[in-house]
Amino acid sequence: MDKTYQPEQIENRWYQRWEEGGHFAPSGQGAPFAIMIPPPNVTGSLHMGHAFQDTIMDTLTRWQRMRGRNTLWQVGTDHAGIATQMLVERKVAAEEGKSRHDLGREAFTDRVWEWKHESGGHITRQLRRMGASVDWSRERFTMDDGFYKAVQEVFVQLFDKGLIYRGKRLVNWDPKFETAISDLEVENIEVNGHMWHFKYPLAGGETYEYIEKDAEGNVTRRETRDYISIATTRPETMLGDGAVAVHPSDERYAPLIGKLCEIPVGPKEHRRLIPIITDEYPDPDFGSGAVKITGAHDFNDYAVAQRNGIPLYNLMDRKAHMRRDGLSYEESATLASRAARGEDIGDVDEVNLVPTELRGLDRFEARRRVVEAITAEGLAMTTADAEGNEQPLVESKTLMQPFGDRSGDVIEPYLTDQWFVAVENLAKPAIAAVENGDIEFVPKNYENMYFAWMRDLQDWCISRQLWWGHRIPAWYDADGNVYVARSETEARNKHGLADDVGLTQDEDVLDTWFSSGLWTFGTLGWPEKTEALETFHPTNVLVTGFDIIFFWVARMIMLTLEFTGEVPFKQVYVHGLVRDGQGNKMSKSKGNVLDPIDLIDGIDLEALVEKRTGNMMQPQKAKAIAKATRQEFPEGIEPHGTDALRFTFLSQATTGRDIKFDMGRLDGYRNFCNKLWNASRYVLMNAEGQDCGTDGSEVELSLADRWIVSRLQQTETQVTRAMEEYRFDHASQALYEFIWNEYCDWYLELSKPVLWDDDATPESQRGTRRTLVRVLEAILRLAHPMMPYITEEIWQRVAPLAGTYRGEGDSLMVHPWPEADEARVDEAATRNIEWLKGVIVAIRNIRAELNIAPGKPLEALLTKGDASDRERLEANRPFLAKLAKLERLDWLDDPAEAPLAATQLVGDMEVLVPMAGLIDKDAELARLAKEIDKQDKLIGGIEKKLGNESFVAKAPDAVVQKERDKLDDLSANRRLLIEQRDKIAAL
RNA sequence: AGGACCAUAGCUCAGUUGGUUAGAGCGCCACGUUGACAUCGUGGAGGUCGGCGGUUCAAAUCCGCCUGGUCCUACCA
Repeated sequence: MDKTYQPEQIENRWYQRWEEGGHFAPSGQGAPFAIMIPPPNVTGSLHMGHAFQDTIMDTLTRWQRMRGRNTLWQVGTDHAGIATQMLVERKVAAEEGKSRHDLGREAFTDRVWEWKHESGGHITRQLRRMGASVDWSRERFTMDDGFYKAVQEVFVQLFDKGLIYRGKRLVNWDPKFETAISDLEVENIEVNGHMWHFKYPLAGGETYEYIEKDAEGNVTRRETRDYISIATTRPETMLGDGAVAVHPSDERYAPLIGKLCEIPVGPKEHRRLIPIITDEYPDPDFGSGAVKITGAHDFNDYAVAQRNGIPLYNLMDRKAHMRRDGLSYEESATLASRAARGEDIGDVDEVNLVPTELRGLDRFEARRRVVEAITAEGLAMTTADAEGNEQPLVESKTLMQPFGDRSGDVIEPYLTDQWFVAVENLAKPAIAAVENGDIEFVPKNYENMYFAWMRDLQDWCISRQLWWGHRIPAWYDADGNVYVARSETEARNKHGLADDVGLTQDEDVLDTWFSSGLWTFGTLGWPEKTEALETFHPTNVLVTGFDIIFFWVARMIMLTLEFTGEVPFKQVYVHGLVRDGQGNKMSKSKGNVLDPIDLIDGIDLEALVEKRTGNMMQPQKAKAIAKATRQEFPEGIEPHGTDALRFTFLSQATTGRDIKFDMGRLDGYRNFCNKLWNASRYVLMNAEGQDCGTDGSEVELSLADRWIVSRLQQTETQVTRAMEEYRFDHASQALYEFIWNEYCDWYLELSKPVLWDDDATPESQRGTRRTLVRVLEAILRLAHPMMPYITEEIWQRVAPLAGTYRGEGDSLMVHPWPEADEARVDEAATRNIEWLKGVIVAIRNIRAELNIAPGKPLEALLTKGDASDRERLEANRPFLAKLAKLERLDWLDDPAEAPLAATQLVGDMEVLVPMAGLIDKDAELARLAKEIDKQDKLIGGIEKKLGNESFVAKAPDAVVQKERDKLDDLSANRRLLIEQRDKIAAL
């Protein structure tokens, strides 16, 4: 073995051998255990979030596999509609200067498929680097043939049950991608905006007394007005107003109800009139209390319009430019005015209320022009400025603006025909499943988030005006009748349509989450009744981030319950986001992204800087990022290996919280790997080719052997329990502490005198070799789910010595998880080793305090103890001599004969190191004074406690007794320190 | 506006049902290349557990309020 651990030399080799060995496929005889990977974007690449999540899933999977469960980790990728289409559109534009429309639907989707084949292996290769033990033979894609079938089936069945419907609704529209998106894909961001106040003149120049009152009912303003004041942040939508609404209780406007007012935009001769109505929606205390109702461009207004029969006038096209189609403005305005008077004007699709000069303009340009025109006309509300001059009233205001999470474009509420899933009846059982515990969230508090969302669920818009995705299985005849079926043929048969009836398929595709919602059962072969489905569904646990509980988890639960009658998974382990060391979100634009593969393989500084700033448009920003990067990683990033990265993730995986990725810990765990590596080297150097007592015959185990075996059992219990509770941080810590602080720091050191001293017996050596090897072998099994590579590599060498190797091609992967054996917990051995450690630490302390070189041989005396201390001294003499570097160690019967010595207590026994005048008297006195002071404080605290009658009376006896014992110990120690001080002072 | 979560050593974090002299890793200081490991060893310094109240014999832990931070949800035209 190399002297230092070199991860890159073992990782790829082992992954390949595991895969070729068929170790990833389900094989256990025990109960099934299944995890579905949240399918990453097929064309994506592995980021820290994936790496974290994959580590957790792989750890669980390997662990259950070792426990003998019939374990499946289902792998696959998602077609990721918008994201992938966007990427390929950009690529085609860059390479050929063409838009997708230039190519046409078929040619474009061909390009996407090509790109999928070209780049689709990237993320799965990276998944392999993480050591993910997924079953590649079952790899799926959300647009493969089988999945296609499942998606069609679900759509058709939902439609037949009346749970999918089509309708013209106001939806979130992304003008960049020209598609509807769901509420969840909208990000509300605070931006600086304006609120304008305009006058809507009353029809026919009518006037009224406008009276404002304060809370006491005193009149604060009274004037005659011929208008109603309206505030808006989106003046361009005024063109589509269908009414002005006020609250029914608002006395100011009571005289106006039912009257008409004029929208102050558009050619003067065709100013449009709209009614003033009442509705509960306007808040009398906000703005003027009067709200313009633009049903086609605002969600709240839409609801008001629906309630009051106000027509919805669409003003924009798919790119959110002002409409050019339909009737002329003059015709449209005339029709709309008739509607305002209560006439039925029928279908309003053709009505285009955009004035000629604004048609075709971008919405923001149109806004500017509308404001300009109204202001010029003197119809803006005004306010006095500092000099007393009247100025148009424009408030600066921060407002929440909706943006597309992918496009970054401002989302437009837009009236279009879309497909919807009626969620009400799907949500009920989905809520119940969590309420009654069929599905359990870990940590539990995410259940509240789930309930809150599910109980206020809007119908789900599932159609997307994209080309990449599952095309909706609906066909239309010339009259617009819709036929939903699994295929065109089925549509004809089902509805008895003659062959000459022309049918065209719906152009839209389904929301990506519609197909990924079927992931747990679609991957297992549904709608066929496959054996896999029978065996592995419902799956055991879903490992996912809180950010997609709504997107994905909730929808999976609804769809899976509806179609299989089963929950998709029994538990949902929710993890947080991986952030950078300072707690910032990792993002390309911030330039703080870490690539898991770079952490594994290492990357030099220049390459890292290039990676972070490569495609950056703003040179200023690129410079800043480059500087920050050079500062943070002056040497670049050195290789750490997959195992160290995995262990870091696990150690930071506290439930449900974001993790700040800590490079320091990554370094630390790389060192930990090196520690394990070198400990193994030591074991192999001392055991290979020697009798390790694994031939089945009896061996003699020393106290140290029995102690480490005992501690191993306890560690196994701890790790197992932590894994069961998804506390990977505890599991990794227990393992770390056992390996480093006990096995390496103590047991390996204790084995040296046995293996190396001439007077050690062959029997004891045999027992120690056996323990060294067996414990290490168990450690490797215990650590394997977390650190698969290094453990496998070492295990291949250790297992033959331990007698657990089954021959050529054997792998640690399929060896049993070490279960603790209570019978091997050995209290007596533990007490002995604790005593031994106590004496050694005492002597080391004395060395440090007296500034004696660690290697200088010393003389030590033990005194004041009892018979068992004396026995232990004899039993442990060689260990004490070796580990504490002693040239002499004696028992002193009469403490009074003790020479001047540095002293430490171990239980009641004193450990003495004669000082022989080589100490600094003043320094030692100062140290002792400080120490005595510290003891005094502690003693004072406990005495106070024990002096409190109610404490003694009310606290449990055990607690009181514990305090008394503590007091005794502290007092003994204090007496010792004082004796010591007096002796030294007397010198 | 409503809700959730968080606040413990310089940094990143543990701390089970209230009872520890409040822990770990990294960093820091001192000493040390002894035959697994300097990606190491030994020892050490460093915290009134965000603040204020309350419950209790006893609070980092339970309750209330406040401050600061993160995030969700809904948003007022």
